[in-house]
Amino acid sequence: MNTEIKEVARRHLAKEGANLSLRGVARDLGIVASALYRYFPSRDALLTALIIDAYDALGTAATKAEAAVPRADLRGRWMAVCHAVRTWALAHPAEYGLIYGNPVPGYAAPRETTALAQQVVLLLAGIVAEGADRLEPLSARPLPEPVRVDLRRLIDDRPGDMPEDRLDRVFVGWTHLFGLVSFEVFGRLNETLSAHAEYFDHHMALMADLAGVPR
Amino acid sequence: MNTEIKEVARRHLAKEGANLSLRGVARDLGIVASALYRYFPSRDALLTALIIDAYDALGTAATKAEAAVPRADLRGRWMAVCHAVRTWALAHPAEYGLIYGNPVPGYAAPRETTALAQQVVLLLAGIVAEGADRLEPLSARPLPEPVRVDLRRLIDDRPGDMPEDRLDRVFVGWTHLFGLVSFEVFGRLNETLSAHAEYFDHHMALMADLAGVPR
DNA sequence: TGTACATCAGTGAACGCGCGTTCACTGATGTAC
DNA sequence: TGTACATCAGTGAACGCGCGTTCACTGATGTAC
Repeated sequence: MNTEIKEVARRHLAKEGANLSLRGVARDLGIVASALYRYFPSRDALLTALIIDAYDALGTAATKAEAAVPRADLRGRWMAVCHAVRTWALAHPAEYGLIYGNPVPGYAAPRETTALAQQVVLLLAGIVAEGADRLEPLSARPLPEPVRVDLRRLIDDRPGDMPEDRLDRVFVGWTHLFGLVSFEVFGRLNETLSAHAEYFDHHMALMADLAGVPR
Repeated sequence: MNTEIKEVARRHLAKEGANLSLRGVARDLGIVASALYRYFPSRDALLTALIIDAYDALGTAATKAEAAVPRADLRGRWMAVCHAVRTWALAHPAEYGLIYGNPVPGYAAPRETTALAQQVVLLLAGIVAEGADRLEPLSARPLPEPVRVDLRRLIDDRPGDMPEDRLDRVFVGWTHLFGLVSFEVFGRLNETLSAHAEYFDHHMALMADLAGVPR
C-alpha cells in the first residue's frame, strides 16, 4: 500500500510539479484524504519518501548499467553511467526535477539524502580510479589551493587514492552530465538543438577524454 | 506601479518558489487582490513578465560585464560573462530558478523568451569568433553528423561564421556554466565542496581552454 | 464450533485556511467649458 | 473662478474552489478461549 501511494504520487508529480496534493493523490487512489495519514504522517514525509526513492532509483539505474559492462572497458563503463542517468531522467522528468531542479520551497532535505546524491559521482570516480590515461595538457593549469584542499578531503574520506587533478576532472564530467541532462529534461535545449542524443553522447565522451578515461 | 508590483512579486518568489500568490503580493503592497487586475490580466501574465525580466536582467548583467573588459582581452571577456552569470544567479536565486530550474507546472513559456534565453551563449560565441587558438587535440574526436548539422544551421542563421567544432566547444562551456551555477544555486554542492568561487573560476577557465580562448 | 474481543484500514465531518477571478462600486483627481 | 463631467486606481463582497490536518467513528477481519 505504501508503494501504491508513492506510485500514484509520482504520477501526480509528473503533472503538477512539486505542488503535490494529498487530496489529489487520495482521490486517485479512491480513498479519503485522511486515510493517507495511516501511511505517511504528513505531506512532507511523503515528499521525503519520494525524494529518497528518486535518488535511489537513479543511483540504482546507474549502478546496474555500469555493472553490466565488462570491467576492462573503462570507457564503456563511463558512458554507461552517463546514459543511464540521461535515460532515467528523461523517463522520470518530474522525479528528476524533484532532486536536481529547484529546491522545493519550505522543504528541507533530510541528512540521509546526501549520501544518496553522491552515488553517481562516486561511480564515475571509481571508474577513473581503476585506470586512466595521463591527463590532457590542459591540466598545465594548476588547481587553485582551496579547491585542492576540498578535493583532498573528499579523497581522504573514502577508501582508495587518486590525484586531486584527476578527481577534479571527474567533477567536471559530473557537473557536465547533470548540466546537460537538466538542460534537456527542463526543455532548455528544444529551440536550439534537435540531435539531443548524439549531442549528449559526444559531450560525455569529451568529458571522458578530459578525465583521462582510456579509449 | 507595474514595476513596484513586480518587485514585490520577486520578493515573494524568493520565499515561495514559483507558487506565486497574487493575494500575497497584494497584501504586501497594502492593496486588495483584485486591484492587481488593473495591471496584469492574470497570474500567468505576471509570471511571464517576471520570467522575461529575469532573462533580461541576466542577459544585461552578462552583456555589461563583458563590455567593460578591453576588447583585446578575450579570456577576460569570457570570464567576465561567466562571473556575471554566477553573481547574478547567486544574488537572485528564485528568479534564476524560474528560468533555469524546473519548468513551472501548467505554465508555457511564450515565444519571446527563446531569443532572450540565447543571449549568454551568443556572447560566448561572439568572443570566440573574434579570435581563438587552435583547438586542443581532444578535438580529434569528430563531431557526429547530426550534431554538425544542428550547429551549422545555428551558424548560418546568424551573421558571422565559425567552424562547427568551435561552436560545439562554446556549447560545452555554456552547458558547464549553467550546470555549475545550478548546482551551486540549488545547493547541490553544499555538502561536497566549500571553495565554491575558486572551483567555479577554475572550471570556467578550463572551459575557456577547451574552447580555445587565448590565454 | 461458537462467542467475545482486539486490531486496524478506511470514513466523513469539520476546522481554518488560502487561492484566482468577477463585478458593481466609491471617491479622489484632473479636465473642459 | 466655478461648476459638471470623465477618468481611473483601488474597494469589498462574493463565487467556487482546493488544501493539510484532526478526530471520533464504523465495520470488516483475524485471534483467543
